[in-house]
This record gives sequence, C-alpha cells and structure tokens, in this order.
Amino acid sequence: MADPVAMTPIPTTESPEEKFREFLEIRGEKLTEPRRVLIRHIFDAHKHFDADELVADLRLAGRQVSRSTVYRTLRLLVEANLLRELRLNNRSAYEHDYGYPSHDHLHCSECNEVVEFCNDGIRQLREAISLEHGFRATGHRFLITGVCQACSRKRSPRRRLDLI
Amino acid sequence: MADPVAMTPIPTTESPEEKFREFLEIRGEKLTEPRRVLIRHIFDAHKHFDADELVADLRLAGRQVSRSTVYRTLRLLVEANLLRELRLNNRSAYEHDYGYPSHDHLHCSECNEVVEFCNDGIRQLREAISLEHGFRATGHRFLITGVCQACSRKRSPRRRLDLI
DNA sequence: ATTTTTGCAAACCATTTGCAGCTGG
DNA sequence: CCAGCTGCAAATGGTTTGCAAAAAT
Repeated sequence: MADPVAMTPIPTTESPEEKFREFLEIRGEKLTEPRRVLIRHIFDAHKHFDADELVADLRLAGRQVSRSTVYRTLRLLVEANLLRELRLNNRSAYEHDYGYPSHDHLHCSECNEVVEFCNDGIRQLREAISLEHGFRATGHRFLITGVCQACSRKRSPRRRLDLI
Repeated sequence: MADPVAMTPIPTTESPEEKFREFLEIRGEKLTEPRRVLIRHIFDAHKHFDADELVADLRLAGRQVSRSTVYRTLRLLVEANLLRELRLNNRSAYEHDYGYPSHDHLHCSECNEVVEFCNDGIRQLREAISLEHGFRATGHRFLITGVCQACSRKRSPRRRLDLI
C-alpha cells in the first residue's frame, strides 16, 4: 500500500504506548511484550498498512509476532482509538488515529495511492445533516475516489513538451 | 439489514433489464434467464441487500439461482452502474444506482438502520478538494455513523412525558 | 496462583473459480 | 454451432478461534 501524503502530527503528552497501557489497565488487561513490539513498530512511521504488511514488516525487522496476535492487537488498538480502520479494498487497512488530526481521504483507483486531507466543511456538513435527520453523529468517513494527477497524465499524455 | 429510508426515484426511459441487456450486448455477453430473474427481483423493491439475503429471498420466491451466479451477476450489475456496492460491514451490501438520485448514508450503529440523504454541498466539497489535490474525482462515499433518534431515546430516556 | 496472552493449526465464511454440461443468439 | 453461461463442488484468502503452553501481575 502506498504511503499516505503526510500531515502535521498533533502534539501529544502521552506516547501511544502509554495510552495503550492505560486502555488495557482499565479493562484489566496486560501490556505484553508482543503488544509493545507492535505498538512501537506501528507508531514508528506514519503510514497506512494492513495486517499482512505488518507481519511481513516485523519479520524483516527481526521482531516476529504471530499473525493471530497481530490481528488481535490491531482490534484492540482500534478499540483504544489509537488506530482507525479503513476499508478501501476487501482487506482492512489501518492508520494512526492518536496524535493525528481527523481527516479524510482521496484514493487513486489507478495506482492505489491514498492522500489525506483536512477540510472543516465536512464536519459542518456532517453536523447539519445529522441534525436534520435527528442523528447524533459519532463519526464519519468521506472517501473521494478518482485518478491522481500522475495517473491522469499517464493515461492521456498531452503534449510531450509537458513532460520535458 | 434494515430498509433504507426511501427517496423519490428518478424517472427513467429504459427499464433496468433493458439497460442491462445493452450493457451485455456491448460486451458480447448474454441476457440469460437467471440474469433476468435476478435483475427483475432486485429492482422489484427498493432496498439494501447482500448476496446472502438475495439468495434466500429468491429461494422463498421459488426462483432459485445458484450462489455463484448471484455473485457473478452482482458484479456485472455493479459494472453496469445498475447497482452500487456499499461496505458497511465485512460483507458487501448493494443498492439501486440506476433510477435513483446520487445520495449518501447515515448509519445507526445501534439498530443498524441506514438512512439515505441527498446534499449538494458534498459534491461541491468533493470537487473543490479534488481540484486542490490534482485529482479527477470519479465518485465518493460519505458515510455518517452515529445514533438515530429512536435509539438515542432508548438509551437516555428523558422524561416519560416526551413519549406520550 | 490465577488470569490473560501467545502461537500454532484448524476453522470460518464470504467470495471466487475450474469444469462438465447447458443455453442463447 | 459456438461462445458464453450455469451449477456444483472445491479452492481461496483474509480473519477468527480452540487449545495447551507461556507470561504477566
């Protein structure tokens, strides 16, 4: 999966690991070594990833964690609001939620690139629409699908001069 | 799956079946009996459904079509822009695209109800954002998740008087 | 000590596919 | 006729789960 176009992180007082420990503590659960390995690895770089990529990545880094534990921990991290789950394809992709401003996505259907963007209008629209329908909104997902500039150029190359 | 709150259909000159036949013809493919059964059944009632419900529904109606054919035909109908695919859960749900205005969804996380709504602001926002990022938008998905009025009342019942 | 977690392998489950026979045009 | 389609059963592939051993508090 392509890296998202990066956005500026929000300053946080707690590390993701601390936040996870708190979350687990409240539920009487434990911050174990595999979980520590996972959360550190995941928050080491800001990018979108899926379970499979995570397993492969960890293996490369010599920090092997079993597939089941990866799946189980991903679910926990979503419940803890540390990660957000995206459903672009048939598999689940994940992105940082903690320490990042809320945002939405552009998805290029050609090259699969995912671009993040912030736009205040969306939240306003969401609130207006929810109000109108008697909903109490807890979240939203706004995904624009299309073709990015690079792929547009590839498909319908204008004048060769444009490329020089 | 709960029925969507209905919207007013758009008047169409061709039936879904005719539109499907044209689509198939262009690709040198055939409008067979199982496909006719499916498209008629699907466009008989405006509601969201998934592959499983469709198979069950057809069985009840005494019009059995094999699961494989259902899946294969659903894919075709999406390609033909007769249906739209939604990914609310882990399984794919479908809704009418042809003959219906483009719209988005509110999803109640308590009772699973899906409410459709139209809002011009979304398309404008989508175009503005796409332009800003050099994307050529081909579509979007805007899903507001929250709690509907009925469920809100169930969870935090105010005064009994409100209900009388 | 007791409860939770891990890793493995097996199970799950929605969806896809190979294939032999059937069907539409 | 002949390409495309169907239904069946088997395969696929991402994700979940049962269980015995291991680890955390």
